[in-house]
Amino acid sequence: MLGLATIKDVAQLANVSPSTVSRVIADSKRISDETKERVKAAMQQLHYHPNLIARSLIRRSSQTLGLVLSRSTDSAFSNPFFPEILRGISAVSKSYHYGLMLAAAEDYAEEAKLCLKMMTERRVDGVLLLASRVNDGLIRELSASDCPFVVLGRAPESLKCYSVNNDNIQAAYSAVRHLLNLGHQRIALLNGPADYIFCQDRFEGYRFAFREFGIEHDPEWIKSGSLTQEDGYRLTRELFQLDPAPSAIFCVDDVMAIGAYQAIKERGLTIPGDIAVVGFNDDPLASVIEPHLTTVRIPIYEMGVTATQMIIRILEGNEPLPFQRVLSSELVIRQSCGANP
Amino acid sequence: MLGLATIKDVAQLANVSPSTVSRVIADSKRISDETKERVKAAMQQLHYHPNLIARSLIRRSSQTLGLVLSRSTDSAFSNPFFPEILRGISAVSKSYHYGLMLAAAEDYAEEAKLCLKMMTERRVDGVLLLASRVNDGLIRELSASDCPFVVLGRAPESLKCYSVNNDNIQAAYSAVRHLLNLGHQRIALLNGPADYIFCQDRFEGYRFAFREFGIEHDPEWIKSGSLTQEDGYRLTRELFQLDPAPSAIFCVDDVMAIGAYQAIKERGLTIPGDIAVVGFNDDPLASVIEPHLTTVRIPIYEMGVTATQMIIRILEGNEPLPFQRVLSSELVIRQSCGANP
DNA sequence: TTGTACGCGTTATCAT
DNA sequence: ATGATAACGCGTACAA
Repeated sequence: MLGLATIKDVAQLANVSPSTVSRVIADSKRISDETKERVKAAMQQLHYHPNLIARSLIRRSSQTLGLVLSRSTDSAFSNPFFPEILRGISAVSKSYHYGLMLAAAEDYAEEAKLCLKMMTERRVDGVLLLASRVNDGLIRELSASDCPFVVLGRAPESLKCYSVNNDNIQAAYSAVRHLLNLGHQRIALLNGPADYIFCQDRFEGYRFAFREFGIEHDPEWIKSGSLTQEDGYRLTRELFQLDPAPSAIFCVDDVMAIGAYQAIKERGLTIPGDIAVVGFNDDPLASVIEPHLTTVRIPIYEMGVTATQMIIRILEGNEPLPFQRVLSSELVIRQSCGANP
Repeated sequence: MLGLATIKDVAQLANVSPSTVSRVIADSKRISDETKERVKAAMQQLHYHPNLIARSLIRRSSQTLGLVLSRSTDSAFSNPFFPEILRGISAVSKSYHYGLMLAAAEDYAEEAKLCLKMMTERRVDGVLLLASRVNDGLIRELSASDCPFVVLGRAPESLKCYSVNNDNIQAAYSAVRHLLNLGHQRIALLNGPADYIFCQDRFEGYRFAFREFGIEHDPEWIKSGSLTQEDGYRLTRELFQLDPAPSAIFCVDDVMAIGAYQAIKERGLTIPGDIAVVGFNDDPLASVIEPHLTTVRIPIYEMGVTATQMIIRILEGNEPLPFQRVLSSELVIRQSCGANP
């Protein structure tokens, strides 16, 4: 029932040579309409489908993209980032008739290995790299090889490599400016691990906003921990030790904001009455918790789309491309911020 | 820099024939240790890696698994199901040296097409199907073909096909029994769309628990809607029209439970004091909302592992296999249920 | 123990 | 407009 028919079977049935069938497949102009029809009929009758393996062999291209990601519960593999970015990648690769191979690295050291492995084994023509951590070694290793790749996330600018990212600096700036405009001055930052590039960037946006408003920020307001609810809770409690305590908290991740909510409510304070909170990522949680969280929405789907278009253009190798693409995020204003009393 | 070396290059450098190199790769016993070393050295020197495309062609096997899923926000592609099941699939396929190709269907009609396409194009040896809806057509179509496949989710028993599922009936039974044991009798069910197999099953578990306790349940207590917060809210409000209103609510999905929480709090009632709630899936949300939601945890990772082992065993085609594997879920008791006053 | 020759299914080149 | 032939890189029966 399955198409085990080869190009030869079709040729035989249609009384032509295999090369003629091949030309029909390629829709060559130099085939008479008559034989073209005959061949097509034979293909239908035999349920013929080209063997992509054989085609890849001679074309020296698998028409397949690799997608490499790191297992681990943090952003790369986790909610809601991954399914959404995958939708974008999948949509574009399908429309360009590329296959998509997945490889999940157990740890960060394995990422480059997997890329290179897929390439050298000729399973893929190029690779999409889901990288959230600073990992110059990885990117340098890839750059030194002939593996075409695009990083989803920000790559160090020193290494000229293709990347697609959202505007973390600008988005964090907007979020903090939003708070400053509401009259807040003592704005705390709940930051994540320093080896995440996006954490560095969001911190940068925070500082930038203060600079622009000509206000100093107290280093005591900057707390850093893991991107978990627990640490959001813990760090917020630490903030309450300060006198005066911050009137607003900007969290680099919604999950941390949840922890902050917890600590704030526990202390008997209200949001946004007593304290304002802004998150980042627009996690589904953000519109569920009370009060609904003001946060930053990242164009995740579009990032997947853009990165995939990018790697395909590189592979088809015509036009020169800009190395870095940065997509705009959007501040989603909900109920967690009020004017500073 | 990338291994463009072929088996011939290695052969030449090692002063042997290509077939000898091939035997070294296969670790054949009939090669002298001496030449084996020489060949290996040559491979290293040239950074040789076998071309899997060529190997696939002659072996008539791509050593690749297909993973087909439906786009759509519901369970298949969404959180937290997908990343977790992918972890399991990925771990096993890697350990067996299988590649993993992804194909995302735009709609349910496309699922079978994508499976068949990957197969007939010889890109994959078999397929893992992430199916949540009742879709006999799909499965019948696949069964009629020669495409080896395993369904993740429950396939109709009439169609003898391989599947891995969790014990939805048993798990729902446990959840409802938990409520009955706490003295609740008026237990409502917030069900999802009837064309989801898991909804049918969880309903079945609900009925089973009542039957076992020898208690009748009022059809009025059974509400059905989409698996959204909104419908959880709406249906719970409908329940409040009843007199007497239910003292407990079992939701087939945590997201619906969130909506139920909303409606309950809005009415000025407390959980679990006035009304008990049980969810399903152990969504991250479940341990965030207040009070923490008692729910059912599904062994998602293990389902991915099991399904992948299954398809590989089918492909390697030795031992006969049971068609259906059912994995046990676990009731996670938190704070949302109390004794019926 | 090792080499020779062929085939996997396709496309591309060169004829006709 | 179409056919014959070679080649892609590898595995394997058969021969030596």
